Amino acid sequence: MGLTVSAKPIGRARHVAGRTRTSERRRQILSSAFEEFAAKGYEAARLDDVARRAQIAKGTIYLHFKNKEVLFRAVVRDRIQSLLEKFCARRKGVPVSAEELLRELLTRQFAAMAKNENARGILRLLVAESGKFPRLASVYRREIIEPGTAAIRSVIEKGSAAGEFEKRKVAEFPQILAAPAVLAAVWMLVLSDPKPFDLDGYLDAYLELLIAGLRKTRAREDGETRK
Amino acid sequence: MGLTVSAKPIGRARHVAGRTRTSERRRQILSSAFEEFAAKGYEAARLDDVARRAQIAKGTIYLHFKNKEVLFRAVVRDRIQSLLEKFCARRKGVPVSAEELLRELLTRQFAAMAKNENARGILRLLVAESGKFPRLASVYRREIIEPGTAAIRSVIEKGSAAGEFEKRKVAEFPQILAAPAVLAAVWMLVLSDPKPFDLDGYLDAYLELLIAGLRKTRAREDGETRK
Amino acid sequence: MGLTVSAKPIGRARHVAGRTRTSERRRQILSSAFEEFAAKGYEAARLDDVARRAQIAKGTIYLHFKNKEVLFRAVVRDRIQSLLEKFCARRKGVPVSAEELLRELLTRQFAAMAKNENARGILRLLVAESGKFPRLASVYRREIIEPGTAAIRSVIEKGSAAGEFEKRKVAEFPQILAAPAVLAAVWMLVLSDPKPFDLDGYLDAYLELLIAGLRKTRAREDGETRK
Amino acid sequence: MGLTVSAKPIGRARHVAGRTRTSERRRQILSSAFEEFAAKGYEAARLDDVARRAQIAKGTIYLHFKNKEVLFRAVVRDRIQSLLEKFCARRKGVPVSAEELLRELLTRQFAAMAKNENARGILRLLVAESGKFPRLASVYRREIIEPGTAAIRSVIEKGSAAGEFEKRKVAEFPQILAAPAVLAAVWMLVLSDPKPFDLDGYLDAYLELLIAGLRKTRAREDGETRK
DNA sequence: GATGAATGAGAGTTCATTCAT
DNA sequence: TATGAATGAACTCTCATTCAT
Repeated sequence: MGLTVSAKPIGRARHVAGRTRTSERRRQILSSAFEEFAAKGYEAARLDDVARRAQIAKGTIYLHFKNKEVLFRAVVRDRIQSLLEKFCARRKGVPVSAEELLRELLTRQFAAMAKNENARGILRLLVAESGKFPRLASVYRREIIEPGTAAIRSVIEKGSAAGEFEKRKVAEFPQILAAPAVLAAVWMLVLSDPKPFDLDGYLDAYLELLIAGLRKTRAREDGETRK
Repeated sequence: MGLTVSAKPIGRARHVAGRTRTSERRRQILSSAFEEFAAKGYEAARLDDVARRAQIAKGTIYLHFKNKEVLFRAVVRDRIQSLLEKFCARRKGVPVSAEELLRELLTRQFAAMAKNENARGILRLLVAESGKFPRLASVYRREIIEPGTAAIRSVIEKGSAAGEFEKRKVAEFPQILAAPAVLAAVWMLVLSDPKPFDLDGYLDAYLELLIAGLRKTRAREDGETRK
Repeated sequence: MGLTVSAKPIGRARHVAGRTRTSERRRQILSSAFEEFAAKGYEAARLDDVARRAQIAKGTIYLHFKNKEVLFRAVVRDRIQSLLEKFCARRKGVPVSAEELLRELLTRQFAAMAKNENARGILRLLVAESGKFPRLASVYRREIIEPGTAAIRSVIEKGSAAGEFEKRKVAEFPQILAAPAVLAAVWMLVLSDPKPFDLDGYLDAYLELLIAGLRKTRAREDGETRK
Repeated sequence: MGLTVSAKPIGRARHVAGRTRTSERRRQILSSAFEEFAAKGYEAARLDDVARRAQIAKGTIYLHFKNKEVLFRAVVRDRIQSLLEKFCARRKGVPVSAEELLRELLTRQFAAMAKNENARGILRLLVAESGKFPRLASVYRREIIEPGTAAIRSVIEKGSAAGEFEKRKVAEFPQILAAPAVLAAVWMLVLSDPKPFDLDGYLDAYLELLIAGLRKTRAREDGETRK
């Protein structure tokens, strides 16, 4: 999982041979476009504004992207790519307990998801535009969600195997553990808060609850599953 | 069902000559408009399509709503209203344990949020358009989120007071308990799945984990809070 | 010239037999319509506003007038009619000098034209809409301008014949004598003045100049026409 | 021609790269728009027709003018500007009698007003639309009427001072002398004549009358003002 | 006759896209 | 490559006209 990922960029760069001159313009446009799309959504975003933000002429966009839709897709793919890099950054270090691993993983995912404006922008675009662009969601799922979920599952399983965690049904729905991060992101997206909310306290409270729910208790426990 | 809420409708209905004649058209338009807006977003939705869906002429919309923006706001308010009614439906019954209460509350919220297409539509609109319509988010927060969060908090506190639950920091962030519902809703919104995902199993797994995390253990517990 | 005119109303009244009940509604509409048309012009006037002003339902207008254009024509004809009555009101009295007659005639025309809001409204409509409704101008010319011009001419000729006035070329362009009245009307129409302007002083100054120009001088005058 | 006026154009031209490139389109639009507005009035004029007349696409208009209203205002201002130039064209030449000056001035104003289709178009627009655009009338008054009136007054006063003209009250209402020009313009505007009317004869007759009314008679004259 | 909700053609305006420079 | 003026399809909104009540 150690991601060589960045080696296969989704957006194909052009003129790979020699200088990647164009790529600069391209990135400039992608970046401006992301800001516009993230702020206003696909339909409401104006290519005029993208161009102005990128300090280029409107026509120039068309030298790099066939049309608005292609630009949009490229923007989302590009951002998913960069999110992926954040997400999968690997700690190198001594092996530790499953609990430790889980804390670390979720903290990292939380940072990548809730504390990262980019990620929130992507989330907004996916929620808003997945009706019109279903394939982007597939990319997102394949590149982000599934690896992320798999990582969580593997830690849970490791904990169970080591007798550190109870065997619980969450193992089959590992995305549940990422729910608070998503909630936080949505919350910040929707509720442009005056008092933005204490993300660290929130995470801390969540982890406390989660670990308590997972950790194997010494004493016999019978039937916390009702019925 | 105990809701007095329906007594103060946000969109003022006009009671013409006894019966609420106009309101019928109004509801018809609101309903068609919701479907269009939820499917395409504010900008991409076409009033032409709204009219066609409602089987009326385009101009008729303007007899009931000043313009697209006003229609949009009315749509969201109307839906928040109806969501509210779902959310606050009250079980009348014998008092039960905090655990029982919590299960019931979260199950209800889960049903209202994740299993309800309306609610997902509202969520999509809020995420997509909160930039352009910040006041709608305020309504949503006031009408839905805050009551919902308060309800969760009160159950947690009741459980703590009764010695049924551990004292945990989640009490300060009760929205965490609703996170899996939101995640499920977002999931379904974004990932228009071929195999849609087992909502009941998901909820069950979550509740198992949650209750385990909250329930007071008989045996001595020392420091599940790390550090 | 003593006008039997009002006996042949241009706008045909309906249900002449028995009660002229409808005519009341008709007049009500004509009156409201005139105000709207005069204030905003044909295109910009809204039948909605006409109806509101007349305190009737919009559809009712169509019971009395086939459509907007017909209503407009009826309005202008109606007003020309009433202007005509003002214009042609006859002084009964002892015969007087041509100068006296001329003063009186022009004073009356001035009052009818410049001091009368109705007349200004008609003028505005004629100027604004004569492109679209050329026939109205013909009515106006036939009913108002030609009689008015003829009256002026006849007084000038009477004065010349009586040796009271010089023989002047104005006799061939009698409308020149009405020019100051028209100018005053246009002035008031266009320049919605803070200090509205002294109409009586204006008329007085004009008549002084005019009479001086027409009156036969005792001394021999040769060739005030240059060259 | 003595006009510095053209040095401060009201509509700001954009001097792009040396020559005034854009201005050409702008003038083209202004000109087509004037014809449409003058023929049909503000409301009835269609931007489609303006575009067609200018042989451009409808959207192009919006590259030069924010909207219809702004275009309209620009059109009127532009035309007032050009009228002004006509109006104020200065004869350079030997000093002559007041009578001569007055003839010349009024002849010029007559030509600018009555014989000039532009001027008639402006007049029509002012009369028709001054209700909706009161500020345009102010511009017209300031730029055209007041200078024109002042010019007439100054000639009258010069004639009085030189003993050439009687002292008359018209000196206080100099616009009276311009009335025949306005009447002629209105006449042509409203009465789209088959036999258009002999403008030169008309002017001639007017000047004859006017000069006779102003000129000092040798013999004693007492009290041509009655009463 | 009177009403006013409903209609839909047609207007102003926007903006993704093109293309001569 | 880069530009930005030009395009025109498509949108929102208006309002004269109709018609069931």
